Amino acid sequence: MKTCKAGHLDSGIESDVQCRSGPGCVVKCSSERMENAAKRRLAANARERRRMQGLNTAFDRLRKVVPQWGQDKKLSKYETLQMALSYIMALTRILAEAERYSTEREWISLHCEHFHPESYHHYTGQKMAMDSDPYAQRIFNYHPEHFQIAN
DNA sequence: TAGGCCATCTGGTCCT
DNA sequence: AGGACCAGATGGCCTA
Repeated sequence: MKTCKAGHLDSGIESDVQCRSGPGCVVKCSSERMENAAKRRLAANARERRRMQGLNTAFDRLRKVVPQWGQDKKLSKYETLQMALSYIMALTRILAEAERYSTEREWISLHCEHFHPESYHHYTGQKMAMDSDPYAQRIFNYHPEHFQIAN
């Protein structure tokens, strides 16, 4: 295919200069330009789709490591981020406390005092699946007010 | 049927 | 110039 050598159509500014490709160039070049623009748009759409798919993959990976407390419905993106934030904060506090109490025994006995499984509910208000979820068992051996949905 | 969530398209902006 | 990122618009699907 013949290309417009003058480049005046691609610049976005119309010019009176006659294109060397001949009198039919204006039509040919402009349709070619539209074709290129359409191709670029399609390519950009595909890239955007891939980018969003990558983002969704990352969300799925995050969902797997964040506690869901027996919820059958998967967390929305917003809920996933909120839960991840709360989860990280809870773990951070646990680590900070573990550092504060010199021995593991001392730390464990501190948290066992507060552990009442019946009183633990996840943030939607439903009862947690403590029996089935090992994460729940481990993390919620922790004072309940330390793990709340961030707002 | 309304509302929530999501995927996709699109145009704008920033960065390399 | 082209790619990455972002936000708004739109339409589809699902659920209460």
